[in-house]
Order: sequence, then structure tokens, then C-alpha cells
Amino acid sequence: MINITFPDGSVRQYEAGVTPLDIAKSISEGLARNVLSAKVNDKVVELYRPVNEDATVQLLTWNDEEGKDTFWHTSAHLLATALEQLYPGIKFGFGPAIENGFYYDIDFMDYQVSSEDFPKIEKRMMELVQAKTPITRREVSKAEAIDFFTKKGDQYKLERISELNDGEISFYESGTFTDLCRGPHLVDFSPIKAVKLINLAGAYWRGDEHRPQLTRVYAISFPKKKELDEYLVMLEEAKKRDHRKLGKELNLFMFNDIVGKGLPIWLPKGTELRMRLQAFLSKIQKRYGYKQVITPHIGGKQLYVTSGHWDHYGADSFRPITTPEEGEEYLLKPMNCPHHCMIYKNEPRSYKDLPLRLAEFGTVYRYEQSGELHGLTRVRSFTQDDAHIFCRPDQVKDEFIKVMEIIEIIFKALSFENFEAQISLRDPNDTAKYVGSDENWAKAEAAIVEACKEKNLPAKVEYGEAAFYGPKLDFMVKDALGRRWQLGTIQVDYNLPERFELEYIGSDNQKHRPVMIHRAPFGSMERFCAVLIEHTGGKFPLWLTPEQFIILPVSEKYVDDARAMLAKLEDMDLRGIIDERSEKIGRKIRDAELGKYPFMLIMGEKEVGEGTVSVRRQGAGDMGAMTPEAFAKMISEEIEKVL
RNA sequence: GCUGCAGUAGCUCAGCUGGUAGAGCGCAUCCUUGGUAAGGAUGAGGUCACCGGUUCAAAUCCGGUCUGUAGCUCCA
Repeated sequence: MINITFPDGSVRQYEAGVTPLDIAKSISEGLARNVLSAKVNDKVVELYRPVNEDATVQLLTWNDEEGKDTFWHTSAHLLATALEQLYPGIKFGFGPAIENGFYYDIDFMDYQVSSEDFPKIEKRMMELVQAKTPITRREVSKAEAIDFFTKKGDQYKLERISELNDGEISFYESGTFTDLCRGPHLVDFSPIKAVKLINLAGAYWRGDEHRPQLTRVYAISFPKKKELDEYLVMLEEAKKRDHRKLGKELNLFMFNDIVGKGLPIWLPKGTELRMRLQAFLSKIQKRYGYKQVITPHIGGKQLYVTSGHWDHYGADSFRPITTPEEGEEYLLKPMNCPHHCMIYKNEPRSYKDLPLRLAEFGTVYRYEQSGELHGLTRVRSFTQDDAHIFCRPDQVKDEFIKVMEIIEIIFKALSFENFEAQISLRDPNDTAKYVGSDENWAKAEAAIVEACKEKNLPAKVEYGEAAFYGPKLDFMVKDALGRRWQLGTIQVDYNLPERFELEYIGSDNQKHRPVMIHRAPFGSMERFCAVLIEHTGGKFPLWLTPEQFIILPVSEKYVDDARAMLAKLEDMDLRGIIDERSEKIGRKIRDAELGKYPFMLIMGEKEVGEGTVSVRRQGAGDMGAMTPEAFAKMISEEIEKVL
């Protein structure tokens, strides 16, 4: 008998050689039906793999990330099995489970496959499911593996095998399809009740653009048909929140071919929104001791040669601007820090002056590859809510905490709750590729980790992800379609102070080198607004929205009264517009609802007589009549609650 | 940058295998002056992204370019 320990700490005894499926059956019928794979001593395995000695066992279902992984990974094999039957001779790259579904990278050889073929492929997949094709695992020798795929002519699998050692190679067979795979997998295809191919996209073999491009087939599958339907509805809903669509509908921003791709133009309403965000941050920064500065949009090339950016990124950036003056070259500013370094250098600094916090809403220009451009989230001209903190090494942690507080205030005001934080530290095995002393790195890395601990911020630590010039802390959020974008960032920098020979006079009357912290709570105004648009679905919080209300006169007779009311509300620091069209009130309400104005103020004979407005809240309906003063009070109270 | 897909009115889109353009919304004018999610009539508006080719004839077929889009790669 062996002891099996469960995640809750309980222990049961079983015969040696018991399988996870047996264990599930011994617990309950339902569990046995739903279990997908099992985690035995921290390794996920198939349900038929015997357990021969004492172990901890966690039975994995659809509700466990790892259970889903097994499910989708097997679905990828189902896809491959179907594709190989439909397109004999195709070659297979990798086919993993991903965050939402799975994909398989395929070399389709001479076959032309398009999304029109999806139904056919899905149909074949479901036929294989119904056939209850078992999936069997087999350990093979390296020689056997090489032999098999040589015969098959699959150079991709052969390349992968060449990196593996004898004794760690396994094959999985699902009917007609045999794949090199580590597993684990479902026992057979039958739990897969619904599949949907999502799209096709090119993907380089092993992500290398110099290697062949395969066709990546994205798909998703579910244990219940209903879950697939819900997922598809969710996708549709997400598309409605896409900031590119809402930006057009709400007249926030535009692009124009002649102006140039990746160069966003902010329309009046979008500008309102952005200015308000900037004013909000400026106010907080003032409280935290930042000094606002303004620097030019271009800078002498030497500035960026000194900073090192020219060497690093110059070849892939906008070409230098030349002048009639022989040999004179300027760069469109790709970042603000070198300018700020020059401000630091402009006068001698004492340790008493530090930290010096220079802030700028600085517009920068970067030549992003055309395939990378994406709405407002990836553009070639954007404005960073940038600031550089010049401080002593012993001040890093305190400054870090203060920046984290600013980010906290912002995220809270906008109810960004689903963000992820990542601490990027240097690769401990390759410290040579980083600049700065070991001592300073150790100090800064510890400062970041401690700051997160102190602020109770759950952050994932990634080694080797630090920039060459210093460790950093990034804040990431997902957009409507589940893509992850980096917003706020705090980065420690030892490189620029060195390159620009920044100094301060310490209390010991000696010269010392300050540490620089780059930070941008929003990241860029463009990207932040994009995420904000998707987060709110265009229904911005009251304090931010370009128009807080729209006055709807019941008929044209009351337009003059509406104008007087607007003036009165504007005097009370509210903002709104009037719908002066000759339309019936029902129509005006409908349009205002669709236009996402937070409040509709209806004015007719009754209200004009009483000196009130009838308030209707977007999405919630009639709230009754109130005086403009009462309305203003209600709005300001609501705003105070969030800010 | 690479690969797939797409580009028709301000917006969303229809236009089968080639026969010289349509709808809804929006806009303009007029009628209507209305009470909590679409009142009515009339009208304007398009080199069918651009350039070239095939054809008696191209929005439609072919090639190229541009732009968008899905991914890959990159990202200070």
C-alpha cells in the first residue's frame, strides 16, 4: 500500500500502481467523469500513469489552469490529426496550449488553406472525437524517433529531436497521427465537445524571421457546447469595446494616410479627455515634489550618441534631420531622458538638492515597424507622462515607494483592478552584460523587492528581464481582446548618469554619482487612453468624460431656456452640450443613450416653470426633477468619491 | 519588416460567374413642436484606395504600390 496525499493535506491509502483515474473513481463518480489529468509530485501526467510509491496527487479538471492546458494541448493534437487526414504530407512545428485555446504551427506545403476551410476541419475534428480515438503514449529511443520523422520527412520535428537526449523522448499516437510530444494528454478525445478554429496567421519557425514561415492555426475547444457559445459572445462583446472602433464612434482620435501611419491625431473630445488625465497627474506630481519642465521635440544627434541610444537604436529609428549647415544633424526625440540629464547638469548639484524630480509630458517619436502599429497602443508619435528622479543610491527605495503610490492613486481613481506587476531583475548568471556596480544592482534590486513587499503589491519576479541599465517594475493590463500591454513603468538607471557624467557634491564634500529613476505611471497617454477606452467601453468616469451631460429641450420652444441652463451649469464647473435638433424627445433620449452621455437633462414646460431639470442617467433611466444646484452637488459628490 | 485577409458614400455594409453603382444610418432643406430609447417628405453626396495590364467592356480578372487588419519578430 502507498500513501497518497491530497492538496487539502488529507492522506489515503491505495495499492501501489494505482492510477489517478482510479483515485478519482474512489472519491466520486462525478470527479472521475470530469478529471482531465493529474499532478503527481508536481508533475502533470495522464490519468492512466500508475503511481507506484507515496506521492502527493492533485486531480486536475477544467477548473484548474493545468487541467485546461492538458485539454487544449490534446485539442491541438486533435487538430493536427484532422489536418493530417485532410492534407496528407503536411509538416508539423509546435502545437501548444495557450492562454485562450491552442494553436498548431503547420507547413502546409502546396496546399492552399483559408478560413473557408474551417468548417470542414472542425467537422473532421468532431468525427475523431466521436470515434473516441484513444491517445497512447510510448517512450522511444532517439534513434527510433529520428528514423520515424526522417521517413516522414518532417524537418521541424527532427530539429527538435536533435536537441533532446535519449531516454526523454516520447511519442503520442492518436489514431492516424503520431507526434513527438512530452505530454501530458487526455485519455482520449471524447471530453472535447466543441471546437472552433479562430484564425490563421503566419509564424516563423521558432520565432526567427530568417527561418521558414509556417501557418499558425489558432483554435479553441471546450468540454461543453454552451461554453463555446458563451466564449464567442464574449469575443463579440470585446470587439464592441475595441478602442479603435470607439475612438471613431466617439470622435476621440483619428488617423490619416497623408499625415502618416502610426501618427495619431487627437480630436477635440479626445484632447479633452487626455488633458484632464494630464491635469490629474500633474496635481498629484506637484504634491510629490515634481518640477515640470518642457524640452524641444528634436535634439542634437550628439545628445543621443552620448546617451548610447544612437548606437543601440539609431539604425532602426527615424533618420536624422539635416540643416543647410554642413554636418549639422538633429534627431526627432525618441526619449526625454537625455534632455533631462542636461537640465541636471545645468548647474552644480548638492546632496541637499536630491532627489530632483523632473517631469514632462514629453512627446517622442520612434520608428516602430509597420506591422507593429496598432490603434493607439502602438504608434510612432506618443506622449510619455515622463519623469526622471535623480537621487542618491540610498534614496532609491523611498523614491520607488513614492512612485508606486502615484500609480496606486491613478489605478484606483480609474478602477483598474486587473493589472499585473512584474519585477524585472538581471540574469544572475550573466552579470557582465549589465552596466553599473554589483553593489548598486544588489541595492536597487533589493529596494524594488522590498518596496513591493511594503506596499503589499503582488509582483511576479522575472530574472534576466531587466534592461541593461537597471532593474525595473512594470505594470501590465489586458485590452478588450486579451492582449497584454505595459502601462506604468519604474526603471532604475545607472547608465545615463555615468554616460552624462552626472555628479553631486555629498556631505563629505566629494563628488558622487546620482542614480536615475525613469518612471511613467500612464506609460504613454496614447496607450493609456486606449486601455481606458476599452476598460470603460467609452463610458468614462464623470470627472474625465468630455461631456458630463446633454440638455434635451422637449421642443424648440425651450432651446433658449436650455442655453441659459447650460451657462448656469458651466458656471458651477460642469460641462455639457445641448441637443438643439428639431427632433422628438424620445429620439433625443435614444441618441443621447447611444452617445454615452452620463446624464440627460430634459427641459420642457414643467421644468422651465419650476426652474429645474429632469435628470436621466445613462443606462439607468429617469431620476426625477431637480434644481441645477442639486444636480451639480450630486455630480461633485460622486466625483469626490473616486478621487 | 514578413505571411494571411481586407479596402465600394462621413459611418456600417450589399453588389453571384466582367455589361460603366445600391441600402440603412448620418448630413442638408422643408413639414411637424413633440414628455423619457428611432415622426414624415425631399435632396445632396462615390475616379468603387492608387498605378498599370487583360478585354468590345473592369468595382468585379491579373500584376504592382499604398493603407488597414490578424499574427510572427522587435520594442528605449
